[in-house]
Order: sequence, then structure tokens, then C-alpha cells
Amino acid sequence: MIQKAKGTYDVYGQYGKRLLYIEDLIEGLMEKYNYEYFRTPIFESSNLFHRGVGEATDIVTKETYDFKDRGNRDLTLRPEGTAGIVRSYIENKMYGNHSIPVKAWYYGPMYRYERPQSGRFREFYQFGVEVFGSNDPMVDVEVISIPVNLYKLLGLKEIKVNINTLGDSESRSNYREALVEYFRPYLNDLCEDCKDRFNKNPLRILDCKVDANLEIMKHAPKTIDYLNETSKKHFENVKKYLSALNIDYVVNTNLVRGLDYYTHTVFEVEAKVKGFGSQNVLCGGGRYDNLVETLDGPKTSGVGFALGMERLIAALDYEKIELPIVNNIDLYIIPVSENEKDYSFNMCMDLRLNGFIVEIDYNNRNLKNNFKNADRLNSKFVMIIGEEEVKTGIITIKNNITKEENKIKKEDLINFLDENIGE
RNA sequence: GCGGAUAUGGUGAAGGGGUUAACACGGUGGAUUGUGGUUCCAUUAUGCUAGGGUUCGAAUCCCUAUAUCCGCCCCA
Repeated sequence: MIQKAKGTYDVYGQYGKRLLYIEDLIEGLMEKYNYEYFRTPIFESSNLFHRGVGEATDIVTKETYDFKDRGNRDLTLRPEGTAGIVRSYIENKMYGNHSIPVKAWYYGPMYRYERPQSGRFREFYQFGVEVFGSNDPMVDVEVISIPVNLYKLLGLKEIKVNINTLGDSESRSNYREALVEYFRPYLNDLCEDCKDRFNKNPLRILDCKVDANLEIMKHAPKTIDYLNETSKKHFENVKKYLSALNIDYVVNTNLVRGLDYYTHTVFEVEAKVKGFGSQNVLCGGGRYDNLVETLDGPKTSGVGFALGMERLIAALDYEKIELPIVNNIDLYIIPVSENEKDYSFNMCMDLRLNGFIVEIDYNNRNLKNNFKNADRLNSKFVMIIGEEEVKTGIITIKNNITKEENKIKKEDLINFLDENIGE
């Protein structure tokens, strides 16, 4: 038997319904926020991700799906959404002929070659947003508000918003230097992974789980102390606007993110429910004022975030949140014999096109099993089509909940159903 | 890339070397019930992830592979 590829999953049944419900909600929310829908290719030139995400990041060095096409081009399945959107923004010259800022949203599969575990897949879906052309801290907060509001609309309660700032590139590199100087004498006290981080990405030492309780961690330099005036002011304003929207947050000075392109604001929303797997970050994002330039566009500031659908659904599960999903049908049609199937089938299709959810027996079941099936499908009404009904055009329709039966002319069925199928 | 656990039907699973692989749910057929939801009967894995090995005999013991789950790293 051929099995699905490692780290992938199939969607069907209740999971599929919930997914569609959430996707709908996202679409509606983005419409209200007036964001523009973007869909960029699932594969892009490998260079895009190398330069966009960062040559040294784990995502690029060991997690991408790279391949050559028949024309010997180097391509990569996108490991994240931002690089593609930025590429599209630049390539379509949106800095020129679009209203500023450009607010984009996207939704789709991402690919990372990682060892699967709870809350982590090789093919996973992200919903995300990118805003180009404004460095107003209000935009940072608008972006943070999107996942926060989405979670709120879905009913999630056990969440925590963490924010931090890395400052602009000047502040960021001053801080990085200070951090390296601080940790250098203690290098031997750090765990193996941190020794590695010291060279590759010293900021990440701060959120190491192994060394978290070390005394030296407590006295490590904080980003806040290395911010220049503009950066400081930006962060203060972010906090101000968060308060204006009544969004609860915690400043977590150890929060740094794995992608190279962030400047100023970074944030993550984590699930606090107990029992949630160790991958408890539901979404994350931040500002990236240099990325567009890095990818050969004009100097343009940007902010964005991405949210993992699988983790969102897992969080809903852990909080036992029921989504309002329709699990019933309006009508189940039972043709008594082969002779009534064409008549029944025609009526079935007609009612479907008039807006009702209609199912019909496809398996020539006997009456008993058909009724059973109608129950299983949670059908509100059942119709048995026999010789008599076909001849007279008068149909007996049974309310499957009250058991009440009505004899109705075929042409009055639509009205009848309209009146009797309420919420 | 490293570490731990697990692998029996459509589903949940029992069995830890001895002839027909328990039980439950579900499916199908039938009986009963005022046209179903109750009850009853029958039926539903020549096979226990795959490939080797040990043995008179393997779902059960050993090896290898694969897959799944979980943790580390990293990330959403």
C-alpha cells in the first residue's frame, strides 16, 4: 500500500468542515480589514529564500525542499510566505501604482523538511499578512490585532501575546555585539546548542530552554538598553496602540525570532492550555524594514505575521471549542424501487439547485436501512417515492424529528421546505 | 541531524510460542417492531506493518527495514 509522504496529512470529515469554517472566517476578517488577497507560487527560485529568509538560518540550511526542474533551474518549495509576497510586491512594482500602504494576506501550504512531531508537519498551512510602505507603529499593532481577533472570534481564551523589539539595524547590531562580548567569557558554561548559537545567532541563546535558569542569563544585556531614540520611541508607540485596542501583552525581552529579516517589533502568540504539545507558538511575526531592499526593491518598510493552521486547530481541540458546523441535511429521498429512481433523482437535483441540502439513496437499500441512513445523516425530512407518488405527483414528506407527515404537490415542495426549514 | 515509544480488521482493541485470532462498535442480510431508531439471529481478518531468522510449531522470541506518535534542535 502506498502511504502518504512523511509529515503530511489528509483532510476530510469533521476536520475538513472545521477547516473550511476557519478559512471562511479568515476571509471575512481580511475583507473587513481591507487586505488584498495574494496567491504566490508554491515553488520559487531557491535564491529568493536564501536571500530573503537568511543564508544561515536553519530553515534554509537544512529544511528546504530543493529540486531542479527539467530546465536545470534551482527551485525550492516555499518554507514560509513572506519572501514570495515581497518578491511579488517588487516584481509587480506595487510601490509605484498601488495605494500606500499595500496590505496583503495569503493562505496556503508551506514546506519544511523537519522531523514531524505534535504541531509540526512537513507540509503545513499558514495564514499570514504583510503590510508594505508604512513605518507607523499603528501598523505593527494592526498586524498583531489580526491573529488576536481571529482567536477571539473562534473563542480561544488561553493565549498569551509576547512582544519585544530588536530595534533598527543600528540598534540590533550594537546589541548583538554587546551580547557576544557578554557571553564570550562564559562560553564553557553554555550548553552545546548555545555554543553553536554563539556563532550563528547569539540572540537565540536568550531563549534557550536548557540554559534558561543559569545565573548569567539573568544579567545578560537587554535589547531595550541598546535601542537608539527612534527605536525606543517606536516600541513605546507600539505599546500605546496595543493598549488602545485593549490587547493584553507581555514584554518578553528574550523573545527573538529565527528568521534573519526582523527589525523593531517582534511578537508571538502562544497557547497556554496545559497538555498542549511543546510546539505551543500559534503565530509569530514582526517588522522587517530592510527586507524589500535586500531583495532588490526600493527601500520599503514592512510588517507581517504568519499563523499555523494545524496549531490553531490543535488549540481549539485543547480548549474543547465547538465550532458552529452544519452536520445535518434538509431532505433524504428514498426511491422505493428501480422504477422511481429517475423521477427521484430529478427531484433531488432540482431541490439542490433551489438551495436545499438533499441526499438520495444510491445503494438500493431496503426501507429500514434507508430510514437508518436518514437518521445517520441527521436529515430533517424524509421522502419515500413509490409508484403512487410518481403517478399522482403528490408526495408524502415526513418530518424526521416530529414524525409528522404531509402530502404535498410536487410543485409546492420548495415552498414547504422553505417554510419548515428554519434555524 | 539526535533520542524515546509504538505497530493486530472499516474502527476501538484482547491475546506475551500450540490446532478454527476474544470482545465491542460499525457494515451487510434476515426475523420482530403500526414505514426505520428497540430486541434477536446470521455474516463481516486463511491473517496480526514488511522482509529475514530461531523453532516440530511464531501475532507472540531475535534481527533488519518502514511507518506512526512523542521529545531535542528549529519553527507556525
